[in-house]
Amino acid sequence: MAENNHKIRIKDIAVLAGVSEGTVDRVLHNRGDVSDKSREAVTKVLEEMNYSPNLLARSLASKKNYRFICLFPSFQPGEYWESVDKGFNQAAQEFLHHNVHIEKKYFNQFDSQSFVTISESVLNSEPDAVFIAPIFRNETISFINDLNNLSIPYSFIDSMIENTDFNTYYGQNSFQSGYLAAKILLSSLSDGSQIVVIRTKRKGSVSNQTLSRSNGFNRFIQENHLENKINIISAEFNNNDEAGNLEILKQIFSQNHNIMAVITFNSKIYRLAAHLEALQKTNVRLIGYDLLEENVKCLKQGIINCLIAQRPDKQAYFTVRDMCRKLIFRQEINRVNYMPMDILMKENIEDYIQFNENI
Amino acid sequence: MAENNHKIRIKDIAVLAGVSEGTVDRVLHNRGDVSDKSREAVTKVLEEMNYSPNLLARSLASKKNYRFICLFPSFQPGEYWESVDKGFNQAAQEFLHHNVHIEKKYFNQFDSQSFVTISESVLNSEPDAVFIAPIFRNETISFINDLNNLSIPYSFIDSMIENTDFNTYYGQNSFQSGYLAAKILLSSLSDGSQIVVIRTKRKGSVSNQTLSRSNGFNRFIQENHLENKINIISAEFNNNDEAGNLEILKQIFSQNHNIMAVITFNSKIYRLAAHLEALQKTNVRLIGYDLLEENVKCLKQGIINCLIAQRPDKQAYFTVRDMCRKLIFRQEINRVNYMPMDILMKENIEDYIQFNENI
DNA sequence: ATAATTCCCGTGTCCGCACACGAAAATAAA
DNA sequence: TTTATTTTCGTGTGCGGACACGGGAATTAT
Repeated sequence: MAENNHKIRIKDIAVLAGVSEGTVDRVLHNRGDVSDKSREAVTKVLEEMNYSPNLLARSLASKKNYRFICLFPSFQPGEYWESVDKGFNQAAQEFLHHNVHIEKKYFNQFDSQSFVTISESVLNSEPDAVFIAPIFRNETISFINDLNNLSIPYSFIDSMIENTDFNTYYGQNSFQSGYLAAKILLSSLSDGSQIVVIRTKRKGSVSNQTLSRSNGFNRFIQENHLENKINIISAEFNNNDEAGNLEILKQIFSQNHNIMAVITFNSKIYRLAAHLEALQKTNVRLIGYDLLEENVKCLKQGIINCLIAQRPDKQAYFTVRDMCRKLIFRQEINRVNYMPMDILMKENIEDYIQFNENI
Repeated sequence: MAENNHKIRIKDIAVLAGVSEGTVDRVLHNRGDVSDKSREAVTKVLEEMNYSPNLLARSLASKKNYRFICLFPSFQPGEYWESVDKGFNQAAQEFLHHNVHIEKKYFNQFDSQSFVTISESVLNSEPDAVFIAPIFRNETISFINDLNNLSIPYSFIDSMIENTDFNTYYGQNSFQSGYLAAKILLSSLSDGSQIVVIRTKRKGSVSNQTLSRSNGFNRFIQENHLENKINIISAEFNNNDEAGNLEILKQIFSQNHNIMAVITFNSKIYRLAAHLEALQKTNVRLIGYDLLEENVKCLKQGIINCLIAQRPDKQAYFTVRDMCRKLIFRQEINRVNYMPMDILMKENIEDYIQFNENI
């Protein structure tokens, strides 16, 4: 491990291989106009010396500029996508000196047309790479077809579309995160408990994310043969009618008397928390996803017992970093990257958040 | 947020302030040989332009070299400190092009004299900074006194000594991590359960880390008035006599018949796991600390139920990074940094590890 | 054989900054 | 005033590499 690569420069390689610096340069950048003989000689020396170029110097000298466009849902303060936004900002700052310029474009996650419109404008501006949150499957597929035609690389964030030629994917293994939620919730409940599972109707398509989580949750129950020991009560919420939702919950609690836990698979568990408080059912176990500000607040208060997080800011950051690694630094990268499922409770949320803010 | 700092160069600042580039340089590096008038003019322009130097170019041009020495316990493969070592290696690679050279010095964590010997040799080599795992309190205090006299900055890793002039501290809040373990363990146990708490005699001093964890564990029990609901069985292991330890456990299990969980506060829970397997008591809940390879193996097998981790590699990495920020980049840093307490179970260990390896 | 292409590769400039060197200006000592 | 000393400041060179440029050799077309 004790290499001293940093001492070897292009100049030295050129001497050792018996060619000019320009030739070494061409080989390093895999350009065509090098004779096979020269290329071979240089490659050999390169390997013998274990040469690694100084990436700082490289970016400094390069006149090439990169424009990356991020395409993801707009958001209100405190919502999930705000963290993603933050991660992109961080990356923007860090890679600025490598001549990378990051532009963010927001679409309305409840309106596929907004995605189409914006994606077209992205195409016209001919960026060097695009990062996409593929909320709308069909529209995204159409978009990446266009990107392919223009040879513009792209990456997925948050969720992915299989069998496409994406550069990287960063996101949570949704199925597994549902499975995990079940494990956490059910291993601390006694037989005969009742559990309320809430699903929320979303205008337009159903979110794949929440669906997968739900499937994972159910799988755990199957695998552990809990169907007869635990009673699942399913209910459906309406995204825009909190009063109605409260009423639904009220009904459920009046008709069932051994409800020990409530769970929902989207990120807005704090709404449920508020309702349970209104109904004075705060001793019910509550588990949810993602560190929205409101969620964290409830977690600290003890109303929510557990949150499962997925480091959305890192997803964004690494997406950018990996595209730089590919386009600029020509390094190997992992295509599919599942994020850790962080389990946060009242007792470990504080250090977690503080650490994240300091990075 | 739409600054275009990167376009402004020293040259421009010089013109705007009506001084030479050299003068701007002197102001930027806070050197003495600048007249008050010039300094003021440059500072003003600097602020107006919101100038930020190109750190890449700075490191490239700088002839200054930095030697950082890391002083921490030697280790066998798979042990805790291996991760720390890995983090230092990663930092070494990343900051190599900033002219930072990292040397690692290992001492015997069971022999304070080895620490003294090595720390003296460190002093003689006059490094630019030192990172210390302060296993031996008194010896470390003596050492940092010498460092102070030589104006060599130092940082703590893993644990810290209060009221000293360290640059940063990265480590876990041990007390809280014990508290957390109690929460996880006890909230899923029914009244009347018995719990075995193992302490391991260490040659020489008691580890502060494990002591704090134990205190945190007990605090949880107090605060939740569980003294009468849960029965704690304390036992002491011997670090080098696994056969004897097994015997101790055997005794305990033969004398108590409602043992639901076993816990220990050092990182070697896998030993316990092995013993429990030998005793065919695998349905006992088992919770431990740190992602030693053996621990992870048991976690995946389901013998260990939960591990609490603290990202030791990041501790090392950030320790180096922050020293660079201070000495080279002249940036602000946080002094005390508690690591997140990551809760790992069979269901989320896989993604966690894979993600970490890819960073 | 001559012109037109294509392929190969050496040179020079620049990127943004640090730092050594020494000149010039200011001040102090003689 | 002259000389010695200190303070202030401008210039030049180099860090390691990217890329444009263009001259010459090799290949192909005419």
